[in-house]
Amino acid sequence: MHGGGVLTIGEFSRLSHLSVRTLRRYHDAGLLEPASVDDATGYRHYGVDQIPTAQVIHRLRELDVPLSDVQRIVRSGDPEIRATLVADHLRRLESELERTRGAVASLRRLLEPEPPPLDVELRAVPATTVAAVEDDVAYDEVLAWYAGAIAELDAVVHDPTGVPGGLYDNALFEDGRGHALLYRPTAHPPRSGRVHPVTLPAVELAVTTHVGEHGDIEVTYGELGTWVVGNALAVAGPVRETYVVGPRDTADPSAWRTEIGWPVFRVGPR
Amino acid sequence: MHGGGVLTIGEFSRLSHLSVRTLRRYHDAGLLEPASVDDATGYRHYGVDQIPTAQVIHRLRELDVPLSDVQRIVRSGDPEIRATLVADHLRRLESELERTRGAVASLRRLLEPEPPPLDVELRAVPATTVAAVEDDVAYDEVLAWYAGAIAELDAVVHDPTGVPGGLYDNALFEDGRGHALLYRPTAHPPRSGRVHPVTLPAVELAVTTHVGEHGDIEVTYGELGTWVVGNALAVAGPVRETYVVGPRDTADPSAWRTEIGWPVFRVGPR
DNA sequence: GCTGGACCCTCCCCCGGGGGGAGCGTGCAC
DNA sequence: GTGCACGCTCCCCCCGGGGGAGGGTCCAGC
Repeated sequence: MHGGGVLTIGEFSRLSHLSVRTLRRYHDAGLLEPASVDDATGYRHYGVDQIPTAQVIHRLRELDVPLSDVQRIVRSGDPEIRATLVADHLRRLESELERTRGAVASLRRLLEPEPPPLDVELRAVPATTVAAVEDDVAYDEVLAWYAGAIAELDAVVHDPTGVPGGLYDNALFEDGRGHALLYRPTAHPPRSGRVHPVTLPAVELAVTTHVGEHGDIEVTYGELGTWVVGNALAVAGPVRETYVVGPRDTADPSAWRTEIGWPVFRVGPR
Repeated sequence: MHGGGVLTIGEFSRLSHLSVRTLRRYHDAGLLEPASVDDATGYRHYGVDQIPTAQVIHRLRELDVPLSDVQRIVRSGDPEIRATLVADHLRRLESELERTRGAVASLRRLLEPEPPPLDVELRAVPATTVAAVEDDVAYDEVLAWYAGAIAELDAVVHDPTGVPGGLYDNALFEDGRGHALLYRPTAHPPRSGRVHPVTLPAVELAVTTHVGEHGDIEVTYGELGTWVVGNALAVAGPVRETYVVGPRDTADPSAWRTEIGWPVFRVGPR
């Protein structure tokens, strides 16, 4: 140690609380390069001034930020850009927390011993032309996407003839990515920005109403699924949701009502 | 479909919102066995009554419960045992959330442009005999372990001569598992349950005080590490923390004071 | 100067919880 | 009878490391 604070990997490990293995991996990944590497022996040498960087990396990894994103953050010297990138990840954590809350609520309902009976209605829906926003989205981006889409719809649809609704491709749930469409019925669907007219096909829907938070809506999906199969029907096409009463109407989640409609067709016994 | 709701893997996938791939994997793992498998073709067939189970699994996986634990939960028919196992995992989620909060706080401090100067004192500490509880613990169990240990110490140490403190092996931070010791100084260390007398060796400590929540204590660790190296010292042995003012004393986190001491020895220039 | 032990190196395989895709067999509707 | 959606297995890939083998290096004590 030349007094100036040159450290072996072991010393640096003790001071940064990162394992030796992990430090080597970060070197390989180009994430945290040692201040110098001995050509002859391959020994890595770190500088004391790298401890803060190591700590930032450590904290980001504790927040499950992928190494590639960590790299972008620590590479960007500009504190502004840094702050933005970090803020992005904190937002991602927020939405993940939201998802976790939903899963917990849903789990509680699932584990309740006596599920209340489910009202399901079979309803023929004619083809309708509506104002819509549609995109290919990832499952965990849906909430953010929804917020943007509904705002855009609200801005350009001035004479809605019904509550908003959405169509969600099955792949969205099964593969974590798929097509999503949010619409608002109106007599004269405008075309503006992402909003454009779409004609929803006529379908026969098995419809039920989910009451309460969206977090545990999957439970209702499951119950509806059981009903559908139990009544000798099969699923055809994307799920439809209709936001009869939602957060836009009242802050009380227990009053929210979401209609879930699954397009079905009758199957004969096999 | 014999009217009774026998489903192919694809149908079951649509109804359960689990991907076909994932269903096959759950079969292989013995987690969700199809109701029947065709010997000739290998086709899996699921029953409608398996949808609720699939949903429970789905929710648990969203909470990052490992498949092996999910298996234990869904296998245990007894709702009581189920509820207990699930509650355990919810507690784990809680503590993870705590850790996340800590990392966020720590990150904010790290990204602040101007770190306040650090007061470090070099202090020779004589050997002391104290009442202690010690264990090998995992890094993410430390909080829970601490709670139990401090309660046990409080229960049997009636005449403490100082505030509590802890010794934490470096491996705990670097490898995620290591030795932890919580102590309370007293004239006559009792022996009761996990509490027993321990003689802490004499060391020279580089000591600084961390003010505020424990969540961002790693930042102070890093600053202390930099100081240690910058002063031509090297680290020897487990970190010592002394809980001068903590949650047991006041509910206001900004008043908490934790002394961090790192055993050091002087190294000559290399 | 030698030796032992702590420390360092690279390399390969392992984990969980899937995804992508190849290559091939099946069931059903037209 | 034929197309094609759906089913099957098998293998390799992803991330962020951990375990351990096999071997080189540094340094203190003798």
